[in-house]
Amino acid sequence: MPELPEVETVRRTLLLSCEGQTIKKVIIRRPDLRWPIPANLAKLIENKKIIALKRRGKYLLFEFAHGNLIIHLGMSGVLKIVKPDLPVGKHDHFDLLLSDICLRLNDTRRFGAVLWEDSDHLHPLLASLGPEPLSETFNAELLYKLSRKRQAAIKLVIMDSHVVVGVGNIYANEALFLAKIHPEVSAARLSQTDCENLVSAIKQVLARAIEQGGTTLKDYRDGRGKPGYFQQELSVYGRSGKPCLLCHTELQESRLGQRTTVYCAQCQVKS
DNA sequence: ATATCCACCTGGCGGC
DNA sequence: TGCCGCCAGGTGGATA
Repeated sequence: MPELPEVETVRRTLLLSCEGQTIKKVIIRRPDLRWPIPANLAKLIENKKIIALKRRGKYLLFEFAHGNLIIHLGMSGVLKIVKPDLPVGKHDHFDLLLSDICLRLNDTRRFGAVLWEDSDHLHPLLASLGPEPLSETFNAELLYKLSRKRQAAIKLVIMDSHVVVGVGNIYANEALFLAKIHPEVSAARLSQTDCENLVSAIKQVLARAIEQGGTTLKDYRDGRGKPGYFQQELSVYGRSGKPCLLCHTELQESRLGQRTTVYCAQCQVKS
């Protein structure tokens, strides 16, 4: 479900309720998410204060003085504020009880994760991540340099978290359309101008999606249970067979890395 | 290192 | 109505 704009929206909607608050209780109902929820998590964070709520790629980081609680929402995770006495529903796997509210993680498919990292070293999952797409360190020069040795399709390369974090299937499709680059072009064949356009498109799409509170196709909700609105602005994702918004040619669909890929064969060129 | 394919899991949808 | 196959906002890990 959630790509960077959705995770960032969740973070923003939880911020005021979390920062400076103390964890009163940790409830683990199902520890078997993608990785087991650490059994000693309650001992680690109960009665400890959340200093800040941050984000790295698609990971939410609850910062404590001695380390970070890491939450990844996988494909179907929803983390939202509920009243502490709200009856537990199906797939409600994990709760963080604060003084007045409860942060409840619901994850149908259990591809998400709840992990811990001590403050003295990065969690292995975070250690080799590429730059944040909205930061200065993600720029055309970097993408051009990294792409030289990649024969793979450019769409796969921008979805590779070692290249840049946070770009999932929706926004990869959208950014390539915006940059007018065919998703199947070998990354190594991109020109410097292509890289400039693509980096700019990625930043633009993600920033706009954050403004709209993310994309709700089905079950994405922010920290207060509200859906996003960016789905109304999707140009290609989910529009296979429909006319291109620029040239009215029928949008094409293919598979890349087992992910549905939609593009305009007219507007998005291979070289 | 890079590329490919699989796995994890649940639920919804279309087709027969 | 029921069953079956396919699809879905992710991504680590095994393999060659």
